[in-house]
Amino acid sequence: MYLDVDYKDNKVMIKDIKNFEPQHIFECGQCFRWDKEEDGSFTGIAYNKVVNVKKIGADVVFRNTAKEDFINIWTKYFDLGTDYSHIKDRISQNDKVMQQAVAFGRGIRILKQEPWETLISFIISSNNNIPRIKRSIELLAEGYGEYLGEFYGKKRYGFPSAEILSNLSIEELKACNTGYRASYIKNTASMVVEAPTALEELKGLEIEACQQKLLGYQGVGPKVAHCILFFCMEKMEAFPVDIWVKRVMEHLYFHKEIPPKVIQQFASEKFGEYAGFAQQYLFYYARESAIGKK
DNA sequence: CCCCAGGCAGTTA
DNA sequence: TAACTGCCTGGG
Repeated sequence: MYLDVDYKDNKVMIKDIKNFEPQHIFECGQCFRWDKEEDGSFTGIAYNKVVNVKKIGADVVFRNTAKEDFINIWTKYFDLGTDYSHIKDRISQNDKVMQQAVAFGRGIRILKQEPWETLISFIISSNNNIPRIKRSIELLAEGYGEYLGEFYGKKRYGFPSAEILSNLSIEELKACNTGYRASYIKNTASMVVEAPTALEELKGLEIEACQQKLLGYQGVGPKVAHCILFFCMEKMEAFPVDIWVKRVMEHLYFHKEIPPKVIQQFASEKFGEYAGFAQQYLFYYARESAIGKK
């Protein structure tokens, strides 16, 4: 993928970028630490760094970052080496439903997120809604994450380490609005502290083995495991079936109720190595247009 | 007031 | 292994 990148002082611009719409990327449900600013840009935190993204015409500007970090961190994080036109063509071949979903979320990119933060974030996501998930994670970061300075008039904090979370009491975790998931967070944090490299090493496993390991962390079931596989373990064939994807696929493909496992099997056969991308376009399309919502 | 939200763990049969 | 049930909590 050729990119026309221009590095300036603490600012990076990519000219005439394809398949990159901040709104789609940050509001398609994959991430919880990106927020819209009043000027329409988005500020996010990853790798204990604060970065701001704004689309200006056909160009995209990354602020608060310079060449070194951009090359070492953000190029991969924003998946800039992947050809999304190719992916979209493949999954929407002979599929009118997917053509619509892809047109709707045309600027989606799957962020390559950090395993530890993703693990905890998606444990928090279970039986929860997005504003509450974001609020919980924010409270954890404000209370126990590294202070990263002020940006856009707001104090910013990194995501707290496994060591720190494992040492919190259940009460302290519950004070971050995590509810009954507090014990899952504490247990999982302790497991990660016990075997610090185990989580990162899961990337090297095949998807089934990787999933089995993830299910070993408390609070991780089939759906959460697939989110983790897709968002930070580079298993792009993963296909999380949540309530929205279940609804939209029943509504648009099956026209009747179907068990999640059957939906997953169907998606795996239909979309193969790109199943996760298909899921993300469908999820965003379904949520934003409330498709299948009774 | 009830219902639901990007499910999971624990218990039964 | 499938079916059930309880669960923090805030908004509709």
